[in-house]
Amino acid sequence: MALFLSTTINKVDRKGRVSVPAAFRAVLAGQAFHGIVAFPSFKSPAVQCSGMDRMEQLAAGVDSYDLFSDEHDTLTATLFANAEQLAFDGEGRVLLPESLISHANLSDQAAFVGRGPVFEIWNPEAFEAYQAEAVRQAAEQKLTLRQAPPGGEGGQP
Amino acid sequence: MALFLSTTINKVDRKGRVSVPAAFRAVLAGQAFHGIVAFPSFKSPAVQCSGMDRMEQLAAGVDSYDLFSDEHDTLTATLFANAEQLAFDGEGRVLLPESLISHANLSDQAAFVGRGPVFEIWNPEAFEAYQAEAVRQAAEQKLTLRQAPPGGEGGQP
DNA sequence: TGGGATTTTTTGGGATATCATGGGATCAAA
DNA sequence: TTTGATCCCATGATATCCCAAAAAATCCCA
Repeated sequence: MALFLSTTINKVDRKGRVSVPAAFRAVLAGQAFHGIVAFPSFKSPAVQCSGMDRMEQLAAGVDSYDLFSDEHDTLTATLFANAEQLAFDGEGRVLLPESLISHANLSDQAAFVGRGPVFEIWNPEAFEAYQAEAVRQAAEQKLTLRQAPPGGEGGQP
Repeated sequence: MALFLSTTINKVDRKGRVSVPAAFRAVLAGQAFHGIVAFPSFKSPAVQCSGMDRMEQLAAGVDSYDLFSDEHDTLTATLFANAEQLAFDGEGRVLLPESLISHANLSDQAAFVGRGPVFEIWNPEAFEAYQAEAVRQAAEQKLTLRQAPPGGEGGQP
């Protein structure tokens, strides 16, 4: 298992803690750091998360981030500066810092959204709106979808 | 064997479990993840399914997009966010989550429909109607093809 | 070729484990 | 001391495991 999939909504308790879905924790299992790395998304009111390993990849510039080679430094600078390392408690919860809560507009519920190699934490209503628009676009861009998968015989609806 | 073929109808028990047809399970045998990946079809009231390997292929394709592109967002938001990883129990059953049940309008029976590299789960009646219409359209097209063709013997599948 | 016997599937449900959540107690820093 | 974070345990809810019967497909040998 290597991908973050599906969306689950969990409660933020009065201490500010949220359970990271067990399925997501399973993806992270086996990593040295028992927790997640979280930083404000550049494009959305959401918190972007992954394991420590991915952060290290970004640091090395392996990802498509290096397509932006001239901006690479700026990107990683803001990225690392705003990233938070959130450890799991005994029950697999993390404590969200104020900065991330306000960036994602979180109150008493948090949507954990799988996005493949990473996942995001959203305000549930905000994500619902965002996703509705994404689905609409996907339906429109059917052509692009068919081109995307390598080896995919177009079975993509 | 590598393709999902034929259609079988299985029962959804009161716990929400369904047996994945043994023939389909055989296609998936040998994969690292013992189960299926399922997500709502964009175009039909059906659940589209495949093995984890296929999802990873899609992920690889998506990764080739620039991380900040809108295509990337749309794809991950629709594909990964709605995908569910469903593990087999000891008897080869999966537990269908509420979101998929409602998308496909499933109640106490589920039709497993082979579609080559993927398969779909339908409400049996809905699928029957859909298929009747597909057959009708195919027949109609064949007719047009025979009438229209400059040179082609209508080898259009 | 037939039809009973055997093996694989599918289905059902009780027992068990896991997960999300809440809150008290403990600890550390200010 | 006061505040906030961490640890620890308790509790429903839910999913998973495990065993057993029903149903279906397959085999087999006369």
